[in-house]
Amino acid sequence: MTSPANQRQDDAPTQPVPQRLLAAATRLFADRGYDRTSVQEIVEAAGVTKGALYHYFGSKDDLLHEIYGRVLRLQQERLDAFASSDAPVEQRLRDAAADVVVTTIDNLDDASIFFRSMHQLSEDKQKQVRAERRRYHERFRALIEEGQEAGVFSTATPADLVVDYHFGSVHHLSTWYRPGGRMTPQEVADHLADLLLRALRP
Amino acid sequence: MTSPANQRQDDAPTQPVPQRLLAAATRLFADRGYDRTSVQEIVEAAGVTKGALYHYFGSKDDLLHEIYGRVLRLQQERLDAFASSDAPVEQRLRDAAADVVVTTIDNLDDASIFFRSMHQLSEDKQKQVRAERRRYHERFRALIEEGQEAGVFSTATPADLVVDYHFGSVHHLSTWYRPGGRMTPQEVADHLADLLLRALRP
Amino acid sequence: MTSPANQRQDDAPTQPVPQRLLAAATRLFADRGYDRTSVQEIVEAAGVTKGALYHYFGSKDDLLHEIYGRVLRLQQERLDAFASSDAPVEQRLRDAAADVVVTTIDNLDDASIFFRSMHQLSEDKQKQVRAERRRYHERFRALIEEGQEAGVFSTATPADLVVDYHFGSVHHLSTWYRPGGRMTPQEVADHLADLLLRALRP
Amino acid sequence: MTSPANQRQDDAPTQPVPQRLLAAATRLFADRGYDRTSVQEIVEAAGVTKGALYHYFGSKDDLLHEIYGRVLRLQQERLDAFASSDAPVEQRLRDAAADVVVTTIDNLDDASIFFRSMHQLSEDKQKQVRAERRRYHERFRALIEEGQEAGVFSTATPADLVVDYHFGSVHHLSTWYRPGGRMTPQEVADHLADLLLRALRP
DNA sequence: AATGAATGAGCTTTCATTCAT
DNA sequence: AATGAATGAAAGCTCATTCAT
Repeated sequence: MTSPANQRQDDAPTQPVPQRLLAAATRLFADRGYDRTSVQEIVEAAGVTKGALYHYFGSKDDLLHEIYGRVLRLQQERLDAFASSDAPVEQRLRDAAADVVVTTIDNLDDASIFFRSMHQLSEDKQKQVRAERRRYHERFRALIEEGQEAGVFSTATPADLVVDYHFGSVHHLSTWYRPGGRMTPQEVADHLADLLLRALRP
Repeated sequence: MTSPANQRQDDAPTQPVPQRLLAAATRLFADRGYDRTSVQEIVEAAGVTKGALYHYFGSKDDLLHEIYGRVLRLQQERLDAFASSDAPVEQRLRDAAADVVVTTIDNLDDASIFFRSMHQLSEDKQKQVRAERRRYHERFRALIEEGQEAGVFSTATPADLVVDYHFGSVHHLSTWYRPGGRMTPQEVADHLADLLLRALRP
Repeated sequence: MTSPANQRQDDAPTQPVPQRLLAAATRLFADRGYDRTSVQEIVEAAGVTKGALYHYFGSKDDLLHEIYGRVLRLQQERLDAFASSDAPVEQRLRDAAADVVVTTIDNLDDASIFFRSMHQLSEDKQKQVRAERRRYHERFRALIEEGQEAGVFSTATPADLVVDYHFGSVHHLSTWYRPGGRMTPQEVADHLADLLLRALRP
Repeated sequence: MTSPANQRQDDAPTQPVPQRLLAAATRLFADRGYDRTSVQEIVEAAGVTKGALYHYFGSKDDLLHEIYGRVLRLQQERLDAFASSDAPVEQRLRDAAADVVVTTIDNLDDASIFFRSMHQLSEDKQKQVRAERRRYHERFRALIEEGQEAGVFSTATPADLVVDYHFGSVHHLSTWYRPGGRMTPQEVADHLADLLLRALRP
C-alpha cells in the first residue's frame, strides 16, 4: 500500500534495519513501558514489517536484552576508564560518580527502561544482566573501599550501602530530571558527586 | 460454593472481600508487576470471582490506585508527625529520613509497586498521585531549607536535589533489600539517615 | 449511601415503583436499544435497586413485553373505535389511518422500541406479540376490503399489501419525525392518510 | 488445521477470507441482530479464527459499516441510473420506485440489517451513513419535485413526506416479505410503485 | 417490599509469534 | 531479506440473575 520510501521521515540516509528497530523500541519502551508497547508499534515506528523484526531478533524480549547490553557495556567501559586512571582515589571516585550521572542523563530513555523493565526480561536474561550489574557495582565499591583503607573516606557506613545510596539517586534521575530544566546534566552530576564525597568525609 | 471452606487456605479468620482483594493484588503486583498480573490471578488468589472484584473496584487500575492511596496517606502522616516535633532540625530531619526507610522496608511490596508501576496508572490518577507526592516532597524539602537557613546544613547543594538524592536511595531499597539480610531495617535506616546528615554538614 | 429521597427529581409525588421502572426502561430502550441498556441503568434511572426490579418483573425481557402490551392494547382499542363508527368507509379508514399516525408520534419512544426490538423478545413472547399484531392488521385490512367491495376503493392492489404500505410509513416515523419539526403530528397524519386514500381512488 | 477440508462445508470453491467473513456476518446480523451476534459466531460460521477477522476488520463495528457501504453504493448507483434516463418523469419515478423494492428484496438480509442496526454503529460511522442516505433521499425527492413542477404529480403533499412514505414501505419489506411467498419480488415492486404513482395523481 | 453482594458465563479485542512465499 | 495472513491464548470487563437477609 505504501511506497518503500515511506519510512521514518527523519532517517533520510536510512540506517540499517536492526538499528532502526532498536532505536524505535528504545523510544517506545521508555515512553509507554515494555508491556504496553506492541511489536506492531515498534515495526511501524521503524518503518518495517513484523517479518523483518523476527528476522533480526528472536523475540520482543531479545530487543529489550539488546538495549540492556548496550547500556551495560557503555557504562562498564567508562567506569573502568575512570577507576583505573592514576588520579588520587577521591578524584577517581568523584569522576566516576559524576560520569555515571551525565551518561545516564544523556541516555535517559535507556536508563528508564533499565530501571523499570528489568523484571520483564526472561529469567535467563535477567540472571545475565544481574551478573553484569554486580560486576559494575563491585568495581564501584572497590573504589570506595580503597579510599576507606587509605583513610580518606569515612568507614562509618559499609561501602556496599554507600554504593546503593549513590545508585539510588542515579536510578531516580529518570523520575525527575527533564532536559532543558534548571540545571545542566553536568551541574546535576557535580552536585550529586559532591554529595557523595561530602557524605564520605571522615 | 459459599461454604466457609471456600476461602484462601491461609486466611482462616476470613477478612472482608475488598481487603482480601487488595492484599492479593499487592502481593502479585509487587511480584510480577502490574501489567503481568491478570485480574484472573488476583481473584483466584483472593478466593473470589471477577464479578466480586468489579463489584468493589471499578477497574484493575482502581486497585492500583487504592494501594497507592494507602501508602501515600501513611507516609504523609508519619512525615508530618516527625517534621513537626519540637526537636532541633537536625534531629527532625534525621528522624524523618530514617523513618521513611523503615516504613518503606516494612511495606516493601507497596514500595516496589509504587516506584515501578506509577506510569501504568491512568493519566488522571497519575496526576492525583503526583500531586500528593509533591506535597510530601515539599514538606521534606522545607525541613532541609530550615536547617540551611539556620546554618546547621550546608547550602552547597540546592535543597531540591538533596531531597531527590535521599529519595533515590529509598526508592532503590526494593531493588536490593531483602528481609533477613545482613542488616535490620533500623540499621539500614540509621546508615542512610547518617549519610544524608553527613552530606549536609557545613 | 443515598437517602431514600434520592429519586428522579421530577417525580416529586413519587409514582409507584413498577411504573417508574417501566418509564425508565421505555426511555432507555428507545434511546440506546434494548441490548445496550443494562438492568443497572434502568434501576438507577428509576431510583431503585435491582432487587426491586426483580421483585416486580421476572426478567428484563418482561419489561420489554410489558411495554409492548401497553402499546398494543392502546392501538387496538383505538382502531376498534374508529373502525366501528357509523361513518362511511372512506371516512373510517381515513380516521383510523390518521389516528395511528398521531398515536405513534405521541408515543414515539414506544414506537421505536416496538419496531426495533421485537426480535429481542423471547420466542414465546414474540409469538404472542405477533398474534396481536395480526389481529390489528386484519381489522385494518377488513376496512380496506369493505371499501373495495363497496367499489369506493380501487382493487388494483391486494388489501394486504395496502396495509403493509401504510404501516411501513407508520413504522418509519420514528426514523425521521422529530417533535418540534416543520409539521405538527396532526398535519403529518392528515398527509399520510391522504396519500393512502388517494392511492386507493378507483 | 490448515488443510483444505477446514472450510465451510458449503463453500467448496473457497472464497477469500474477507468475503467469507462479510457473508457470515450479514447472515447472522440479519438473523439475530448485531448485538446478539458474537464475533465468535461470525468466525465460526466463516471457518476462520478471530485473529483473521481482526486482521481484515478493525472491529465488529467495521463489519457492519462495510455491509452498509455495499448496500448504499449499490442502491445509489441504481437510483442514479434510473433517474437520469431520458424517459418521462412518471416512468423514471415508477422505475426507480420499483427497482429499490426488487433490490431490497434481493438483498433482504442487508436490508433488515440496514433498517434495524443503524443505531448500533459508532457515532462517527452513523454520521457517514446518514449523509449517504440523505444523498439518496434527495435524489429521489428531486424526481418527485420535477414531476410536481411539470404538473404531472399532485402537489397536495410535500415531496419530502412522499419520499418517507415510500421508503417506509421499502423499510418494512424485511418485516413481512418472505421469499417463496404469494408474490414475486417484481410483483410486489410493481404494486408498490403503482400505489406511489396513484397517490401522486393530480 | 427491597437490598446489594456475589456469581459465572460471555463479551470484544489484543498480541507475540509462525510460516508459506 | 522480508512479507503479511493467520493463529490461539489470554486479556479486561459487563451483565442478567440469584439469594440470604
